[in-house]
Amino acid sequence: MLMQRKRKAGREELLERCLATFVRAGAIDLSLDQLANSVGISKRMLIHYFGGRENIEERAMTLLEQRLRAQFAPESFPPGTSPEAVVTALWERTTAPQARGVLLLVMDLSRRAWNGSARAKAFYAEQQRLWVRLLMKFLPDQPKVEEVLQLFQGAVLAYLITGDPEPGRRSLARMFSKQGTAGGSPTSRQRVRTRK
Amino acid sequence: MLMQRKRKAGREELLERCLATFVRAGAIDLSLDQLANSVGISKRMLIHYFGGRENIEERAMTLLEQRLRAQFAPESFPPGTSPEAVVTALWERTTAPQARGVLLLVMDLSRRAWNGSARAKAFYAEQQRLWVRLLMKFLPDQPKVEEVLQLFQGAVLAYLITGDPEPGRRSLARMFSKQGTAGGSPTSRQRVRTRK
DNA sequence: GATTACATGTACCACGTGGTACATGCTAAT
DNA sequence: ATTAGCATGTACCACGTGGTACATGTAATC
Repeated sequence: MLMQRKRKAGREELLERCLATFVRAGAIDLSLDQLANSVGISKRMLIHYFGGRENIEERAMTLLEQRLRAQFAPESFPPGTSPEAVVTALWERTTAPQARGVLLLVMDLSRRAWNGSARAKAFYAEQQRLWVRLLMKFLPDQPKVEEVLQLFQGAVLAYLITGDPEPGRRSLARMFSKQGTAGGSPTSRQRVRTRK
Repeated sequence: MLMQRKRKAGREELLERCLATFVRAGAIDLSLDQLANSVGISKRMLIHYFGGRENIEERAMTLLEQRLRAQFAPESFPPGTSPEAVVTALWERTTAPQARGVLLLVMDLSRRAWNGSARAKAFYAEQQRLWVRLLMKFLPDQPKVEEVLQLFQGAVLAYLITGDPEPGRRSLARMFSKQGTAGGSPTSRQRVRTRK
């Protein structure tokens, strides 16, 4: 019974190392050999613990979902923050170098989604919900949120390819500088803090 | 000398069938076996004609570039068309069912680009130039064009995954109904939502 | 101490991959 | 007719893939 718990803990920790490897690689397509090697265990054991490649991916995706849900909770920003500040901060966080792996991994899952994978589609939908919920807290205008979200995604794509975060930042900022924000909050000119 | 031309023509036509297959599959990752089978020739001959997988991809990409350059020439729209009309028409064309293959293929190349492939990056850059040139003809406002482009890409991504072209159409339309174009026209007083 | 259940390593397999060797055709210039 | 050069088919290869068989360890339970 003691061993039981220890084994289970061991497996969870193994899963986390798998996810970490996926993030490091920016892809979920790694071969079991690569994955095993990078995780420091034999392919044999990977299959032994998870019972096949599909399960590893499934579990890793679920774990990733949890992590992202925690990271992009609306509580990350103090209430009353201006929408522009929120979006800009999100952009900073997204284009931070150390976030690149996650970004690539998420895009890899998006690819699976548009190639038909049901699981990946669910992942995408979940991410959408997450972001909408977050943004709606600070910008309670659904079409506008929809627009920001799509612009954000396009900007991420361009950023990933070119490596230049500036165009995205500009476009996102432009979207807010052009028209009055909701409620006419007077604090439109505050400096954006990139909370770490 | 007669044979020479015939051979060359045959090879070009073969290349076109390869590109067609890539488009049909929405990916450039097909194995040589699949490709050969779908094109109606033996793998043996594919390599014989093109000299290896890389060359096939390279040539197919170049051919695709040509095709797209022809399709998205500024002459496709009569001068003086409103920017909104142009963008909406482009959206229709992009989300037409028969365009899905090309869309997927282009996204596949984008993926290669963000995974580091120099050639795919060049392809992406070329497409960007193409669209900027086209849009600038009808919307001579560079930041705005940049913004539209990113929004468009994000919308395409969402469309590919969900299959629903409406959110993209809405956001794109919204972007034009909201404000005047360059220079910051003073008539930007839209409906304002109060936050909860 | 015997049994039981899991842990782990070593070979191994079938299959798909890009690519090659070799042999045989076929057509055209000599 | 002979030669040269391309076209094409059939085997074949080395390698990476996910996964399995089997054997051996190792530790808890009776």
